[in-house]
Amino acid sequence: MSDLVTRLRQRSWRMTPQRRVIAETLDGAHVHYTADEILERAAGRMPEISRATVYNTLNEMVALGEVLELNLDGRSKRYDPNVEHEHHHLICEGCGATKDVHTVGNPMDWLPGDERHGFAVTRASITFRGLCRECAAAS
Amino acid sequence: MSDLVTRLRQRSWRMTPQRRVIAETLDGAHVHYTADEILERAAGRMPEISRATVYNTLNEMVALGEVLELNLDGRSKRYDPNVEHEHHHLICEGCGATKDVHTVGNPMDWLPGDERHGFAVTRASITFRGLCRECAAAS
DNA sequence: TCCTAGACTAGACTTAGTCTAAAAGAAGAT
DNA sequence: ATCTTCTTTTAGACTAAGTCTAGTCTAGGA
Repeated sequence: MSDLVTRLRQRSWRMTPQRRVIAETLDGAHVHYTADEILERAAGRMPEISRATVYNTLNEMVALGEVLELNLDGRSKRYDPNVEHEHHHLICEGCGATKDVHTVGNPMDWLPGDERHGFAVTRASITFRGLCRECAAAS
Repeated sequence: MSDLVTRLRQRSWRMTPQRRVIAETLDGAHVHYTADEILERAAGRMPEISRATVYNTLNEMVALGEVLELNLDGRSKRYDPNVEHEHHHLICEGCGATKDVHTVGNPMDWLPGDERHGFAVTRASITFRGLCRECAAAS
């Protein structure tokens, strides 16, 4: 599995120091950061990096299809570099903890033809919600 | 199928004129409005209604479980009064058009036990994306 | 080394939504 | 009917997330 920086360079995307720091921050994460969290962490390594660059860079990586933009909570967007393996998300309604999960079968099969309204359907994302062990125990 | 105003009154929720206008606006819609669109339409019938009231009222209806809050595009939230029949959403990536859709089977079955991370999973929402007929033809 | 398209920066701006403090309105007690 | 109390509504200030702008800088090719 190639890392994000490698994938981006293979697409001959201009690799500036700022972009590298952002890509490495994203790729090293085991949780899905918000743009602000990425800015904060990137600024730890490159203090003069600007907010606009972080947003521009993230949006470009999303447009290239190398990073996924997640809208899990309706507040800030989160970014997920793991586009290689399709996965979905499981969120705790108590504490907001988020896990990547895999479904059995292909979600596209769950939508019958007569429910497609003539659309060419290309992808499906599923958000499962519930309570994690800690929050369930606390309630 | 009872309408939203009736359901809310059955729960002995204080039905003020403002709340009635908001509930009726929501319930009469065949698309999912944003809070701002609801404010705009409610203000057509009751010009002095305030933005805070619209937000407060929508949030309370969501807390009561009588209205669903949707996060389909990552910009503004949309509100869906149709909580009686479980459904999911299909969105055109070209023009943003949104359709309610129904899946075959129960999405909860697609998440095996060993992918649940100890969570008590209670619900699943699926967002299908693709291109509507018009946008597919235009591209 | 020089040039230039593309990238970066600070900070103003926009959008969506929340908060606050005061005024208005409804419900029960007398 | 009037008083008291609790809830709801209001205008507008405030916050958070993200975009835009105009000027500066730089990566990478000639």
